[in-house]
Amino acid sequence: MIIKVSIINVPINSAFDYLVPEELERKIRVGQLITAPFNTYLAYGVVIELNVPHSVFELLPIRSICQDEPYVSKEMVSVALSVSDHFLCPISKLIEMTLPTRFSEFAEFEYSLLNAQWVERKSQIEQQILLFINGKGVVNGNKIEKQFPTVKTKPILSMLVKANLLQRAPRLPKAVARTKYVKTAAIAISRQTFYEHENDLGKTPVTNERRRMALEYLFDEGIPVAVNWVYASSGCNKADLDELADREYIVLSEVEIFRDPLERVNHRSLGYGQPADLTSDAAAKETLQVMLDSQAKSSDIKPSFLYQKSDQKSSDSVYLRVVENAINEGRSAMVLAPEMAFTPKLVRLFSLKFPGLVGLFHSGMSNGEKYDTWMRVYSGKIKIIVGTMSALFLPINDLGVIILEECHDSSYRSAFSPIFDSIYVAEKLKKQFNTLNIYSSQTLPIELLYKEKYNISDQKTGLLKLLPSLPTAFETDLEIKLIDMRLELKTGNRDVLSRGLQESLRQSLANGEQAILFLNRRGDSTYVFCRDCGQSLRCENCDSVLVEHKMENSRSTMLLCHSCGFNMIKPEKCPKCDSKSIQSYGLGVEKLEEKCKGLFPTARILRWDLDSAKSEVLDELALVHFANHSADILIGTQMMAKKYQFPQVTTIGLVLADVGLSLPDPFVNERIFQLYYEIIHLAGKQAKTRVYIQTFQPENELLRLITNIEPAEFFGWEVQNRFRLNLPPFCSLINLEYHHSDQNSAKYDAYQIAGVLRSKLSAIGDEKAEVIGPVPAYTNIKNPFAGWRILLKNVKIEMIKELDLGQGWKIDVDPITI
DNA sequence: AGCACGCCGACT
DNA sequence: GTCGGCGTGCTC
Repeated sequence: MIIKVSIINVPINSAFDYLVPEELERKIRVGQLITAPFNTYLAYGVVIELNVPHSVFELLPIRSICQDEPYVSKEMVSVALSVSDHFLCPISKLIEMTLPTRFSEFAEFEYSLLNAQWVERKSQIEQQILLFINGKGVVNGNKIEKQFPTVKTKPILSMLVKANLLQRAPRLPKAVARTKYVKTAAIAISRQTFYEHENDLGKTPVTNERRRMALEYLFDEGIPVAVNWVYASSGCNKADLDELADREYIVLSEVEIFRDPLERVNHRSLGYGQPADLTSDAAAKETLQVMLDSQAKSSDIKPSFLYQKSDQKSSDSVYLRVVENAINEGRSAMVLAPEMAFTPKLVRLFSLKFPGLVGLFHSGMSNGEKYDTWMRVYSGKIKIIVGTMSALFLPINDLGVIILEECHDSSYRSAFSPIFDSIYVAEKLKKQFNTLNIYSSQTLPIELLYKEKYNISDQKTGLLKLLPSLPTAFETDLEIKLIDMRLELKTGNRDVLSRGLQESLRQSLANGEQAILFLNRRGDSTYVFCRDCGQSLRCENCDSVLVEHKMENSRSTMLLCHSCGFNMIKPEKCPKCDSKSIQSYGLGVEKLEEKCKGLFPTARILRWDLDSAKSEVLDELALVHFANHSADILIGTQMMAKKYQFPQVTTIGLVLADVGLSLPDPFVNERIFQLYYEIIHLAGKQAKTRVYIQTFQPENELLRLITNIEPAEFFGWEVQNRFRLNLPPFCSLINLEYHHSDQNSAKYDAYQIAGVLRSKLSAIGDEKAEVIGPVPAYTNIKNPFAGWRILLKNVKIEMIKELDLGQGWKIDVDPITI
């Protein structure tokens, strides 16, 4: 039999065919971990297909099957293959994601002496190495390296192998993470025996006393205790315990322990825990009923639900009920959040109702924690997985529900290889396990809403259904003002805070209420605009916004168009109105904090940016701090979006809403709308909240729509934009990005590939397909020409496969940003 | 990733 | 004339 194997820990795109020795043919199954000769060494691989047709190669047989029961289910293998196929990422990388933990990075070799009488005239170091190996019998390559740290041992060893003095054999490295054990000690004698021997425990009185103390302590405990505790409480050491064990006074053993990542989850709650009673929320109640009905029906293709959230508490209740239903049916659930920081509240929500059944999984956990959680999922102990997108490939049995919280978030798509999309994976899982899928958000993605509206079912998303079916009216008492900062300037206020916002802050503080100031940092000072006419500088050819680049070897600043490659030296005057107040606009969080301190010296100000949100703990502390009203003004960047709700907040200021508005990216409108919508909704729903959106371009249509905060209206507008510009959902996109240290060859290679694609497309007469570029990629500020980008519209993925792009190319299928 | 192969410059 | 630098390309 010939099988297809994905070799793991080898960064290659293809899988390899192997023969199965006759004696293994009955045992071989898809998903099994096997070992096979690869190149010059032995490697691990996962079986991804059986009974492969004969290929032209001279095939090698696999060496062994590592375990009979596959680590990876055939369903998971199928999902991994689909993802690899659609997003064109290496199958080995996806298979690795399905495995318990990374297996050791490198192939290892072990060496043994082949010829006992080594030649005397060998150099001294060679003799030393041979002596070392002779002393040990069989030695691991890296042990030899450690023994001779000053020498490069690998070439010497290779030479000795060639000279027939050494034998080299490939050795499989052990998995990095494994079950953790802790050594324990327990008393094994009676008090009586103890008293008989308490004075002859050691040779010296000091030793005797240490051992006596240890025994005393173990008597007190009565049960097996971790040896570390014994050391700590009695001052004894390992030798003492070994001696006592030899005399059979105590019993040493090992206990498997479970590294619980949930230990660190802070169970102080920010108003979470008690789910809302749904009887008062008609929309949520109806939503839940539809979902439960869908869960009950087992056959047919079910839609995935787009859940238009209006209120966090109601949606939590919906999740709880849906998950409960799955658990009752003996199935399990997967609840994902876009970022690690959002997982604690989900853990809290579910572990209150299902203690012991919840497991957390995200990339921030240690290898050991991940390994243990993986094993507990594999063995069926964990029924509810809370985590980020890396949890999608956990070996969960009989999956019943998949929930993606805040499904619009860009973190649901990996930024680096393998680049893929969580919703795509969720759809594939649904196909395999017949799950109920819920994609939930306050601001649902345009593309999904569009497909739902026109009943478009494709490979990417399947069939979608929007719930609640009736759009929820906006209930919060909000007063939103768009502030023209040009007018502020003209009337003499050069401050970053408008008079209206200052007055509102003053009022909130006077009433003992709270305020949030938001500063969008994206595109920090990289774009240039005129303070008088409010216009950003745009490309002469294609009207895209020009982006500022400080050139390394020059004092002048370059403006660069990322759509067509046009560039110019930054002018001194605004080309439109001749004003000299043309500048790149950047305002730091620190600066804003100072400003506020100056204006409101008595207010307690809390800054929340990258520095203060480094760790989960600090992050949570800051929030609790603010929620408890230990601070009056919260200043933050986009990371505070969609966190929690703060009922005492009555003023929200978007300090400079323009930032990021005009980034050269076709998806920027949607991202800004989602972000600002989230920020505005940080306010609770108890008091009237005043929102100030400060801008230099109040006529901007997007800002007007944000001020209206009517998602349906924004949807209509943006769908028209997408149609006009022929963007998703009206076309498919593939973004190719190429990076090379050498500017010229980067450009040359990119142009060459674009040329090949164009001629291929015209050869087959594909009129819908389009090749745009290459243009400089917006990734490297210092050296903007090092990266080049080609955007493909309606080009079939098979065509890219045929190109077989080499190193340096990044392939982004269905990109969400370019 | 790890290794072989192969093409150029430094040294016996 | 040979050793060894690492640039390129292959692994069933």
